[in-house]
Amino acid sequence: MSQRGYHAVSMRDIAAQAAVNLGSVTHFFGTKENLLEEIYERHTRPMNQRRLELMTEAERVSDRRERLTALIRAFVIPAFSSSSDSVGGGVRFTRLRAILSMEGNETAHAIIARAFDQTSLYFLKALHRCLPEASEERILWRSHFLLGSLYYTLVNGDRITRLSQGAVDGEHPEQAVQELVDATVASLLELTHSPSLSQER
Amino acid sequence: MSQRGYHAVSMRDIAAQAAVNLGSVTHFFGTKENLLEEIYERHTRPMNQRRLELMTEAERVSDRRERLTALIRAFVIPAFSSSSDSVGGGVRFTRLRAILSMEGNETAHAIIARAFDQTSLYFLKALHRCLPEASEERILWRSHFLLGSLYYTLVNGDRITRLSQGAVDGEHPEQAVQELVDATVASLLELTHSPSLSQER
DNA sequence: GTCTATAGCATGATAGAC
DNA sequence: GTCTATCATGCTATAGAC
Repeated sequence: MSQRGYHAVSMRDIAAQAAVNLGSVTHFFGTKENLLEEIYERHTRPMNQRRLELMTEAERVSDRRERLTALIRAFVIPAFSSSSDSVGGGVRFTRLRAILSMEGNETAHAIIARAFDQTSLYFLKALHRCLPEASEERILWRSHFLLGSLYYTLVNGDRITRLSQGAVDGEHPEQAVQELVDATVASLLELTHSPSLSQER
Repeated sequence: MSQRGYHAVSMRDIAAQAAVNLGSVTHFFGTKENLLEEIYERHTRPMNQRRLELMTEAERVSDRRERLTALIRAFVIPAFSSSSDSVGGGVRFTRLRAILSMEGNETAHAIIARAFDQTSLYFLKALHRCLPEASEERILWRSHFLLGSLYYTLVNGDRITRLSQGAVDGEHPEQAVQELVDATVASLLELTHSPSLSQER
């Protein structure tokens, strides 16, 4: 399911993948929506906790640019961590979230709004503490773009490889994180530069 | 289909929406994949053409920052245009592309690679002409993030509204375009600033 | 608790009347 | 060319043996 989303994957697929019978899956989880909810519950808590830990660490950094970088890394790293899935998110879970966010799944949307907005709001506040000159609205937009870029890259990294004719590996996690963080730091820092010029609206 | 993707929408749904019989749909388009291909063919050409027109116009701008802004607008505007769907893309078609890019649909991926890479490559070249100091790889990453942000915002604009507690309307197209363009200009321009500092890798 | 079997339904696609 | 009717298949979910 983490590869192809909710609608594209059947309970039979899941049962086969788990080398177990179809009846067992539905017996254990009840409905398919319930299974999805279970997956979310299992990953959401450690993921958000890891993000909060890293953000708290980051806020102790004194240099502003470095603090901003650390904050953004705190948001991105747990989504990309590939080690044990239970220890804070993991690529596969994030990819699932990416697909679900586009599929417009009702259950997923409800869970996302309930569970992730807390962490997102904390992230926004921390960014604003780091960039007090910038308006909260513009920070919101740019951190929103971070999430969109993260999701898109996680699912469509091959596009980078293709368009660079193989010169860049878009599926290489470390490089993706680095580019994502660099670009976001740049875009957020710009909010503090010459506001009279860049906010000509 | 432009609202919920490929898997979530049945041929029956499509037939009902078109106030026509199911048999007619399959008779006319053949398979469901063929219908998807037809939709793509119908929208891709005018969309890409409009982008190229706007990019050509943009390249005549003398001031670099303004030229960069115009280039990015040339890429973004046709994707957001809501007027007549046939005249260059349109929100609904872009939303469909966004969902399909995440669903990992085989047909869609093939068509995207075939039809859109040309325009994307032209866009990349134009950006590089505008920012000759920046490496093509980094321009590629940041324009890739632009596309991810665009897709995500188009489908999940409500997240902006929610996280701002209603202060910002994430579904307002003009504002979304403006923020998207501003953020991308900032992130791309940064590639030309103090390369010794920002490319410490 | 994990299996088989199957109910009950929705799907994509086809055949054939008109 | 657009309808009705239907086929074959895949789906979620349940019932019941063991």
